Amino acid sequence: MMVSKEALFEQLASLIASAHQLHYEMTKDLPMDDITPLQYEILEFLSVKQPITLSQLSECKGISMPNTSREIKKLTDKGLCEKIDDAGDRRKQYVRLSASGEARMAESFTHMKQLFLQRVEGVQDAELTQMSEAIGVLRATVLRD
Amino acid sequence: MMVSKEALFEQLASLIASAHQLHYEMTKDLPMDDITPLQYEILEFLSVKQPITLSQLSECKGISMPNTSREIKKLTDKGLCEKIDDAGDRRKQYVRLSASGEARMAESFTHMKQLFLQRVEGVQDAELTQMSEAIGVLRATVLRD
DNA sequence: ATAACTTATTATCAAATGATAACAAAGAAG
DNA sequence: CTTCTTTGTTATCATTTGATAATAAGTTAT
Repeated sequence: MMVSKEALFEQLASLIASAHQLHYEMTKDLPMDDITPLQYEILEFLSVKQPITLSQLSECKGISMPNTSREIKKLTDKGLCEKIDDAGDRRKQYVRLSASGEARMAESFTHMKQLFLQRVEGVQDAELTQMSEAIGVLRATVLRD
Repeated sequence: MMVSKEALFEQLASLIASAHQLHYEMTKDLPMDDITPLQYEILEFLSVKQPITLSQLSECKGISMPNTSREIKKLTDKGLCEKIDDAGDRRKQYVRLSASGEARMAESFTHMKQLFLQRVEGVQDAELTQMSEAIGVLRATVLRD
């Protein structure tokens, strides 16, 4: 089979839309009492890329430095993340989830996993393997970091 | 190969994160002069699911009806989308992109496609085919609508 | 018919987020 | 040493977004 890059882009755009929708559906019922949507986004980002400096976080998420600083301060005040001084460069501060931040995100992921398990209930092993391999392929190609 | 559903969930979570990041990187340089982030999100959604009633849009995107109505009004005023009365039920109004809304989104997708093409420059046909099949598998399984 | 429900609108207020300026401390470069 | 750059903070204001109440018109059920 021959695949044009144009057609592949259409597929990818569609995949991204579906992934976004799935994420929305898996997270919409989460508590979220104590934190704002942006703060949750930051926590989710930290749970994937950690530790990270404030500048890097600002750059990766497209949030200005002053606003990044403000939000991280709020999250730190809430005990959900913590700052670590860089040993070599005393200007830099790394941010990571605190123990309770990790716990908090673990809850989120558990909730999402429940919904995921419902969705793949009764799916055969062969198909699961196929899905796993498909994700592997994508992460190795377009979605590599 | 045997894949546990737990492991597959981890992979999926990682895929969603990567897809989100890729989408961010492909869209961050877009003009966005005339519309707000939320309005862009709505336009992107419409370009995938169209036409749709205000209620459905409200439900799908998790935006309250009053706020959905307000944002659609703004987009309509800007000439980017239009409402169509439902023939059967005179309460309902369908929303779809206008011609200039379609044009606007076509520009966005063209920009994204440029970045995508850079990313897959020099990738072999065999690998493109593999990617295409992988996306097909995912859309047929977890990411089906 | 009328009561209950659905769909959409307008108005209003509160909260979250974005943008900018001014500042300070540390490091890098000349 | 002093100049320039990087990293982060605080303060402030504007804009965007969320939440709620009140309303109106159309549909459905009783």
